[in-house]
Amino acid sequence: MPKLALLDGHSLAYRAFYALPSDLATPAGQVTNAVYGFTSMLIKLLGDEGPDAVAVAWDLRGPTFRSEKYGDYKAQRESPPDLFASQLPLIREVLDVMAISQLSVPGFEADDVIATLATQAKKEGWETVIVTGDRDAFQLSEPAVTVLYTRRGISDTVEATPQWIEERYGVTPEKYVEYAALRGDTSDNLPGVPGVGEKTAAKLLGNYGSLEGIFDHLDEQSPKLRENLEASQQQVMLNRELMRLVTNVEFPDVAGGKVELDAFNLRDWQYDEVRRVFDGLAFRSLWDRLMELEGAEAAASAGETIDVEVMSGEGEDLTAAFAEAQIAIDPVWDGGELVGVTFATSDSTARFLPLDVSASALAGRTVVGHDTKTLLRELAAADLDLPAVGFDTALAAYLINPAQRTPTLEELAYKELGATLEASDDGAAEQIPQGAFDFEGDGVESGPDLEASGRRAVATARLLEPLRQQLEARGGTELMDTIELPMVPLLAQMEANGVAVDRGFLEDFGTNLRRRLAVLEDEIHEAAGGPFNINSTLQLREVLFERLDLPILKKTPKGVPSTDASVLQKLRTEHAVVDKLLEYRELEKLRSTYVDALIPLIEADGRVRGKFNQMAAATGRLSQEQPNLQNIPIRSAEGRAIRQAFVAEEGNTLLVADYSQIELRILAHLSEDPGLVDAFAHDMDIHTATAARINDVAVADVSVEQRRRAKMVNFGLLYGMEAYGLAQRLEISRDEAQQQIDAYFAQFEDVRDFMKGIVADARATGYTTTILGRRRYLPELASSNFRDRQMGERMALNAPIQGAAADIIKKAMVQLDQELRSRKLGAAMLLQIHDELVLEVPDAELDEVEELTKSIMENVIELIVPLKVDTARGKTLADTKA
DNA sequence: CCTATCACG
DNA sequence: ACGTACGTGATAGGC
Repeated sequence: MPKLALLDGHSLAYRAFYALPSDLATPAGQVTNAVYGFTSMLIKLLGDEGPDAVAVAWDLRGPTFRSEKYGDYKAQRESPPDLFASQLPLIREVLDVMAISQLSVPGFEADDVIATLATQAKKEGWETVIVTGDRDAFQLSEPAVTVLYTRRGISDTVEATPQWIEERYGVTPEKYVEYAALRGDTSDNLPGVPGVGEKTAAKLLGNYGSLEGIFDHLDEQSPKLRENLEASQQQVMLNRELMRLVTNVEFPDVAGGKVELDAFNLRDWQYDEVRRVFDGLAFRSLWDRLMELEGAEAAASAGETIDVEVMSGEGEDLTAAFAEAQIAIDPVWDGGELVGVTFATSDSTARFLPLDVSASALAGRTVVGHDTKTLLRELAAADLDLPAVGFDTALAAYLINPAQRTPTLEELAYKELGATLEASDDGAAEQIPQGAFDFEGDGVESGPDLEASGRRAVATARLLEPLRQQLEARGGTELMDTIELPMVPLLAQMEANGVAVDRGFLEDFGTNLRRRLAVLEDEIHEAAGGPFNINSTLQLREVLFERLDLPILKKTPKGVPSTDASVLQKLRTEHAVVDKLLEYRELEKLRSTYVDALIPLIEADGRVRGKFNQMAAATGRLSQEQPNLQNIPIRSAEGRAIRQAFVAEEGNTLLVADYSQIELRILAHLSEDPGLVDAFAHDMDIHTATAARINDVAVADVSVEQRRRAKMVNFGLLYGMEAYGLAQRLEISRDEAQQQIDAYFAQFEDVRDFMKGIVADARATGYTTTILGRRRYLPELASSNFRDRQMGERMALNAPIQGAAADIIKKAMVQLDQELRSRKLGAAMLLQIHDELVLEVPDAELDEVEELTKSIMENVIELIVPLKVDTARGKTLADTKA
């Protein structure tokens, strides 16, 4: 269904004008707060809603049918301040260059134009979004017509769905006009019934259905109300007439008076035109947002280009050229294969070296690049010596703001340098002999775009200083130099290492799963009274809640009944099919994700090689993909069996070393709470110790249930839990959950104070910081939306703890890597699973490596509580549980 | 491409 | 009145 967005120009501009400070101005002194706010909202709308067509409706000066009928209509309104009026032409200019249609019809208001178009759109099968700060539009709300109402300012919008309107005002959208007629509207100078406010208006309409109904039953009202209603009857009827939006406005400029909605379709606009207007308004950040919306490709066609000359460095003595300590590089790929590296040797020249030559040029050197791990992984796979990484522009952008999607080099170049990586169309490019390098060895002039690579290398070199400065300003230099950069070659090596997989085991396991799944499937179909796709939540929902009539215990965010495991767990006693469903789900997950998806990823040498993402998690953690081996099942016995498939190669053993309760230990360190610190100092079971304290019993007397609850409280703490959440998870009442939390904080007062402090600090500074200086910015804390703000507070609680744990294990990995190398040990790190390392160790080295790993991990940082690491060995991952 | 679900720490 | 524990990635279904 195509989507149409309709904006009420004046209403939104006005909101923006009053919401934003009037010192927002161009260097020339033109105030731009309304233009800025309006444009910002427009860009947000384009991004959030992705409309196919957009139109902006404007009120016109002069009489409307409303002022003709009622001389006092909007009569009290003062003319808008000059500062506002002077910005309207600018808004129109912005819309013009963005090729967005603008409409106005003499005698009607923008609302009427919008109502007309929304009505037409509905008839023609469009979905419509109306954006306005005027509540009159609520009467248009229905399933296919969403009203985005800006409550305060410009960013705090609410989707005024029919349901929301009914909940908020107590009347349906159809009745909204009559409701408003009773209540009156001061901004339009339409008086309502004295003594009738929102509540009474809604109640009257609820009781009598319409204004006519109300005035037919005046005798049922109290004397006072009756008198007021009687006196206002004429006004109220007039109000209704004036407030009802016109849905059949004729457009005088259009033949037949009716517009084609397709005429509002978004069109390509001229980048340089838009850029000129945005620059004139000093809208740098809005331009960036617009570019982000349009994608990097679009960004590349604006701004300055980087001219570069690429030469072959082959046979040259490059010592002089490489005299700089760090060389900016860009890998050159051809059909997915690394064929060489381009080195930036000045601000406008680059040299290309084919792989065999560049490999030796890189060895022992320190390189600088954008996302250098990709290149290093390739070198590691070829068993070449890896260069050190002196700086990485992608990594820098991540540390500067870990919450953002990591920018591409194109985006960074544009943002930081105002430059694009597109070829310039004047001369320079032409001089470079494309395909001058003989890749095929047969003189065929074809191959990768070396000039493009040269531009990337040069752009990277130019980005160094600005990004270094930004990183330094945010206190991230040390974290970068001592942890993140040394991690790059290590992760590249780990990716190249991969993990050995027992394909035969997986295939047998899969066969077994399929057999059991087939049986379960038949049984489930039988119990359900017919076949259906069990993997379809839609179909399963129908079976469970309609055919079998089981109670609905929970709904998904979209409001439909949930069938997730927590629901099924509670429905087990209701119907025999539920147990089978639970088992089916478990086995099906194993089959699809951990057997069938994994087998094709096994490479010729029997290993799978996932990719670590160093720039994905906002907290500083690593993630892994294709495959993600950080979520191999372990909690259930059935799932844990999969771990037998991950094995050590002949003559080696897998070594697992995991931090015990690292996040709670970090909480103990940060809060300095004597209760927590003491428990860890004595190496107690932390959940039992917590339970003993909050229940005021001896450690030996803690019951299983008490420990279970204390464990949930301990974990919940790290996440900013509330009573509701704890109650859900423990399946106890909210009150009981609240008691647990109260009892905890009564015992661990410093934890409570720490948590309060961390949120207050984050609110004051806008970010959180880990022990090792990793920052996470939390704009959510300043949101005008309550829900977002609460989310921000929970993130503020969790980020310094989860982030510190991430810092600590990364630091340990770097140290361990160095030590393994300097001792020339053959042990190889394979996986990092947040608080755990997996190594593949030659049997002869096992004792030494186990000792070394444990010692480095435990001593990598000094906290006020000890860090504890448990280790285990096994021939398969399934055997490595101590 | 989004949603629901579920695997992990 | 609202929503409700942090951080990830993968699969399947369905528009």
